[in-house]
Formats: sequence, C-alpha cells, structure tokens
Amino acid sequence: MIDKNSPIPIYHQLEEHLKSKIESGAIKADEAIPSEREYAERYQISRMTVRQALNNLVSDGYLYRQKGKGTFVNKKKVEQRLHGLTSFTEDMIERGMKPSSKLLSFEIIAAGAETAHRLNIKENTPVYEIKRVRLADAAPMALETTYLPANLIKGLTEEIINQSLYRYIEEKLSFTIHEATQQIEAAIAKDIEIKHLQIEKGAPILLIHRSSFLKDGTPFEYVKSAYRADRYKFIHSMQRGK
Amino acid sequence: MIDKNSPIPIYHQLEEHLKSKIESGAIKADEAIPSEREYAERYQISRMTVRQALNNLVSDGYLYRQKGKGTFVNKKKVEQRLHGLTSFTEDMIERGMKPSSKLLSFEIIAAGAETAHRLNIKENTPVYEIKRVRLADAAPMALETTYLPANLIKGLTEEIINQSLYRYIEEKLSFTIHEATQQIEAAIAKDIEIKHLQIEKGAPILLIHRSSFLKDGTPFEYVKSAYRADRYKFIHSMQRGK
DNA sequence: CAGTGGTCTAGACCACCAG
DNA sequence: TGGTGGTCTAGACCACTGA
Repeated sequence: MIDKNSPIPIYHQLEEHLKSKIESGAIKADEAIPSEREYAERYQISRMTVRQALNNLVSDGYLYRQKGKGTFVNKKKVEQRLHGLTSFTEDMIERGMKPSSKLLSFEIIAAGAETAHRLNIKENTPVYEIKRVRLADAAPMALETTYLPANLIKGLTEEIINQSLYRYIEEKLSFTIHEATQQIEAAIAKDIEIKHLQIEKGAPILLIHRSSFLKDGTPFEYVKSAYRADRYKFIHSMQRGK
Repeated sequence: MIDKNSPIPIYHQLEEHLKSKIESGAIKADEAIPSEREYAERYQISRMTVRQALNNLVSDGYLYRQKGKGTFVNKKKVEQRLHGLTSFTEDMIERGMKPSSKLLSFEIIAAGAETAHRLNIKENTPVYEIKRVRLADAAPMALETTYLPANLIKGLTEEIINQSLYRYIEEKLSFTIHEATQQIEAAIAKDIEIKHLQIEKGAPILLIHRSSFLKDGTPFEYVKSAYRADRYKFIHSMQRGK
C-alpha cells in the first residue's frame, strides 16, 4: 500500500490511496476515516506525514475535521459544468461540435524570452512546443501553439496530446489545474493563419493568449491561438467585485 | 514579535506578521523573504512551525516557493486581479488610462427583437438607447451602444451617464449588480466604426456584446461595443470547474 | 560548495469530545 | 478517562540552485 522506497512522497501515496477509496465510495459521506495515529501505526510512518496527506485532502474538499472526534468524508462534489477553464476539446464538445486536431509539429525546444517569462522559467529551459490546427466538425477552427515546461509536464507523447492533455495532467500527473488568464484581441490573419485556417486574405481572427496555472500557482501552459472569426465567438461570464 | 505564551498559535502569529508586511509593501513583489531556517532561528521556533505559516500564505496566494532558491512574495492581488465585471470607466482606470466619452445620442426607443430578447422584456417596451464614443486618454477606444429597460433603470439623465451609470444603479437605485455574460469576436471595421474610431478601412475590431444581470437574475443592460484592436486587449481569468 | 525548500521522524503537550 | 485533532519541537536526509 505504502512504499517507503518509492520516489513518490509517502504523503502523496496516502493521499491517492484515500482519494480512490473516497471516490469509489468505499468510505461514504460523513463516515469517519481511521485516526491519524492509526494510519501512522498501520503504515509505520510519522503522524506528521499522515497529517500532510490529510491536510491536502481537507483543502481539496475531500475531508473535513472535527476536533476531538475525528476526520470525516465530505459529500461528493456536485458535478460541475465546465463553464470555466476548459481545453479546446472540452470547449468544442460543449458547443456541440466534434473536435479534432492536425499535428503540425511536436518537439522540445529551448524556451525563448516570452515563453520563459510566461512559464516563470529561465530562458533556454527545455519546453515542449506543440503546433496544431484545431478542427471542429472537421473544418479548421484555430491555429494553436502550446508551450509546456518539459521539467514539469513529463512524459508527453503524441498519443497523449492527441487524446487529452488536460486529462493527462490531472489524472496521470495528479496536478490540479486551477486557473488561467487570457488576453483576447482582434487582428488580421497573417499568411500562416490564412494557409492553415483556409481563410481569405484580410480576414479577421481572434487571438487568444492563455497562461494556465496549477493550484500552487505554478504556470504549466502557455497557449497562443488564432481562431477563425467567422466560426468562433469567445463566450464567458464574470462577476461584480471579483 | 512572536509571543510563545499567547493562546494564538505561533504559526498564526507569524502568518499575520508576514501578511501585514506584504500588504504594506515592506516586502515587494518577487522579493525573497528570509529562509525558513532563518525565521526558525530568529524567533526560536521550529522550522516545521515556520513552514506551517508559510504553507498557509502560499495557499492563500501571498507567497510562492522555488526549490533551492527561496520563498518569494507574489504580486499584489489587485495587480494580478482577474478583471471582474467592470464598467468602461472602471476598466480604463484600472489600465491606467483616463476615460471620457462623447455622447452621440441618448433617447428612449421601442425595444427591437434582439434587445427585447437580451433584456428579457417584450418587444416595443421602452428602453434607453445610449450611443457613445468611448475615449481613453482623449483618443477613441470604442464605439458603444447601451440598452437599458426604461421601466427598471429609472430617471436616467445625460448627467448620470456622463458620470457613472454603474454607480447610479448601485448607489441611487440600490440594485446589486451581480454578473454579466459576454460574447467576444473579431471583425473588420464597418464604415460607422471607421469614422468614429478614426481607423483605416480593413482594420480589425474587437466586438463585445454584454448582457448584465442583477443579483435576482434580472437583466438590466445590453451593451454592444466595438473596440479598436490596436488599442485594446480583453483580459480576464477563469477557473477550472467553475 | 553552502543555502534553499521538500520530505520525514519520533516524540510531546494541549483542548476537545464522548462514554 | 481515553481517544481525537491541533500545535510544536529538534533534529535528519534529499534534490535543487547559484556562485
């Protein structure tokens, strides 16, 4: 269950173990989990290590504590709609279209100044650079370049990015994608966009630059996209005072 | 500074101390704070206790860590602030520009189909229609048409809209502005936009359509704006699962 | 190399809760 | 009273950073 010799931290192993128990329903909502001291004893680890695991699960909303009583499983998170931060794939599905991609290039390069700044890494640090034409219902929708720090998002393959990068990051790498900031502007298509998006010279495009962050604030993605203005509107909502 | 005999936990005292230092600007953004070991030594407390304080500040977004380097102060929340729902006036001020307006027309008309739908009222219901050129630092920034249901937003005058419509709604009418949804797209400027925004034929513009709602869900505003693409980028942030 | 944050230990005392 | 979570200690080794 817990492998002390694993390069994966013990608290993280315990976290994942508990998370799967909770998600599978093996422990029901409002049921107590074993005490911190019992976990420490059972796995022969320090109680502080157990606490580190439980702390993370509490702040992620899986557990809640009660002084003098114990630690309990929270009610299942209501399934939330993806109105917020979504990948291209999720976005198109939400719009009722069928997403696909044509990979133009996929390589590891040295980060340039802009990319390094956006990803909060040093210049010339290795980053994945992924260039794709994004299609919706088999027609070009956007020309997109994604940069990912190679030291953070490890083990990327063409296979993975053809499936779902966000799912890989969340499920396989166990990172929590938290938020993104975007800059959206209008421009006239350049030659490369005219070519890949199959639009006319002088056609308008919607440029979206996105920086995405994990829960701890680490930037993990920088995406530059050019969307066909005749096919894509960016839709979002915002709240007063936030 | 740190009172070990206080009933307030040490980590919490350290947290508050650091928070006030950060908020007062005594430690600037991206500056390193003293190391965990130094705090432990300085206040004669355990490093784990220091870590507990820093962990909380990291998860609250005040600090970020870099392995092998140190712990640093994050940009102020207002600076990194995800632009919430703001008026043009508030938006420009936040961008460090001086907003002004040139009123083109201001009248009560019968709502057309699109406007009626957006404002959830019947067609031909009276609405204010306000057409303005929005200026930033005295240069044209956007051409904007605002529709407001006359039966809801009462007593509008030129005076008021030249000052602050949102403040009037919030303070004088005592409504709570809650949220808005926007559609953002790119287009080529039409003649009327070319004229009022003083841009060239074929220039790109950013079209923003906004529907705004009060806390009870009542739509109170429908705005169609055309921003000069060379002067304006729309910036926002969004969160995963929201 | 010395210094940093990341992880971990094996204890300790406290306040709180239930039987 | 015994068990729980909350706080805290005084160390330890690791990987990573920069000089």
